[in-house]
Amino acid sequence: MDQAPKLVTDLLLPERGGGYAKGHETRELILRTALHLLIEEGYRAMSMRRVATACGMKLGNLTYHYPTREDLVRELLNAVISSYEVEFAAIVHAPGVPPEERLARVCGLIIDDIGSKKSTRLFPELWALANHDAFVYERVHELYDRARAPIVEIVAEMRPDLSEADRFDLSLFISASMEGLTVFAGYQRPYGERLTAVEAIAIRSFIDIVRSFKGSQ
Amino acid sequence: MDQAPKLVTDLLLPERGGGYAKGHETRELILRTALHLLIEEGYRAMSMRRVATACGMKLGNLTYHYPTREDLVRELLNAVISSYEVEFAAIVHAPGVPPEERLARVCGLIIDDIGSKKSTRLFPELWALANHDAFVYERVHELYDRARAPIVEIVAEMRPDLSEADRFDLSLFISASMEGLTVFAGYQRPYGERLTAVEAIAIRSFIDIVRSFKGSQ
DNA sequence: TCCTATTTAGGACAGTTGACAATTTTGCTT
DNA sequence: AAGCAAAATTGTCAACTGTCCTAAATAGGA
Repeated sequence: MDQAPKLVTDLLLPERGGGYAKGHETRELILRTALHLLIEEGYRAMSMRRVATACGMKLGNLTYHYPTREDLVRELLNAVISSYEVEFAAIVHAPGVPPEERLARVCGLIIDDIGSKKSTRLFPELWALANHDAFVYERVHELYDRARAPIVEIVAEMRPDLSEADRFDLSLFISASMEGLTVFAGYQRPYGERLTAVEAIAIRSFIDIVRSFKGSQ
Repeated sequence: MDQAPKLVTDLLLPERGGGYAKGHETRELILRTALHLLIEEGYRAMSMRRVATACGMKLGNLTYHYPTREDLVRELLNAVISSYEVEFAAIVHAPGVPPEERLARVCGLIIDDIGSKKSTRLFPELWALANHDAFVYERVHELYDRARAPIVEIVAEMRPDLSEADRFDLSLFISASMEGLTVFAGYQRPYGERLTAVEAIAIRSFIDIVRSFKGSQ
């Protein structure tokens, strides 16, 4: 009752040949519970024991499926990020729609997602983790590269006259601008109720700068 | 050798009447060491024992100055944030300079700071902490409110015709845009070398949107 | 000088953590 | 129904955490 409609499937976990169906269900429960704990109480609370207890299972069983905490974190990250990637892959195509409109739609989707509890809570945790964990760093920025790809494409369509570097910098600015809203206007952030208004400003601003930007040469 | 010129004094700790100068020095050493640990190895590494060891002192001495870990965290946050606030307070005034130029200068300073190792590493940690710690949340957003104040002022000067809400939303977009760069173009982030180029795009974009924005009515 | 702040040197406490091993129970297939 | 692999249980391990404590030594400032 406190959440906008889900934009992204929460988890997408890999098939693992050979096991029972029960095992797959258990692993899904584990990752879902771990994610819930991460979002609700932060990374520290996502200990092996708390995850196991919250799952209603014994610690030994958790370490049976995920022998180390690092395994759990890696699999969780893979599952979370895969679900985002599936989402972004679906956005790209909308034939016949002018690029400005497509840019507005893509940005609208991303900003709406930023306003969700899951994204508002999850990504700052990931940014902090990425500071000191190479695997998280790599995986997170891989995700952002994919999320930025549609923007790069649209910018290229709008400004074929620009160099690739200029187009990339524009896209980088656009995606960074949106992510920055997480901290201020995300779910239950101090100016969360301004998100819609700021979204309009952002999209207008993005279209303007792409249209009017004079190349760096 | 890997750091841009320091933009902000690292720490600003409160005077404590009655004590010796030695005690003050020790507390400064403690907070400085704790901050270093936080930046270099993250929040988990900032344990009482590790801070004490890194300071070359005994645990008992650390708990003498900061009885609980919460005390240490609070004082550290206060000291770090105070130093930023002092910095921002100095930026505001530049009489005779047109508002566009002042906006460009303020944003330039903020974005330069975002490119520093300290800010790139520290703020994502704080954002994550703020997710589940009311004190950190309050203190961090208090800082951002102060950092945004000069922007709000300049926007008001440029667009006195707009409503206060519109001006605030514009300022919010501007500050959020800049903070978002932390993740992508901060120190040792994947596109850190693009920060200067993106800074130019950002500033141009900010001036454009403030100039051209049509009120929400 | 004398009082107080600071520091060292220990230790102890209860609690948590990740990891592992031995064991039992369960579920699927033949 | 049997048998084997998967799944789950139980118990233990060393290491770490924050907090608290005492006793003694040292140093600063009035």
